[in-house]
Amino acid sequence: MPAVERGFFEAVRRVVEAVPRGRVVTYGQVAQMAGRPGAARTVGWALHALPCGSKVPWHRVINASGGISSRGEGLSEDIQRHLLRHEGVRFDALGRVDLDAYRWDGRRKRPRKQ
DNA sequence: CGTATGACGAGCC
DNA sequence: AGGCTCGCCATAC
Repeated sequence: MPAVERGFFEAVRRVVEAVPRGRVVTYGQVAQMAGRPGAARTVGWALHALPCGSKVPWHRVINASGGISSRGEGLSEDIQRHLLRHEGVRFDALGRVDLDAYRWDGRRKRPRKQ
């Protein structure tokens, strides 16, 4: 890993790459873990700029309401929901994730519930 | 270098 | 609880 931080973009990439399978984090959380509390919106921008074939698990990043943020057009939202469900993440009737159960705090590796 | 943009978030109604 | 407004912030132009 680089000795010096290139930019927020790279910091975000590293944080998201560390999110375990079957867990989720919020944009605001990523911003804080990347060292820029309050830059939640910028996290979304960084993920948007991510190359298509990237190995970064962008789908594990959701909003503070436990929902999938809209991107206007496109199916990426449906894809994201599908990928998460495929990892065992459950959605409620309103299509939202129980953050108390699946939120990754940066330490634990397993969800409290299932 | 100032303005616009966006996969957000907390607060208020 | 759900919807709206305003504030935040790194990039893009």
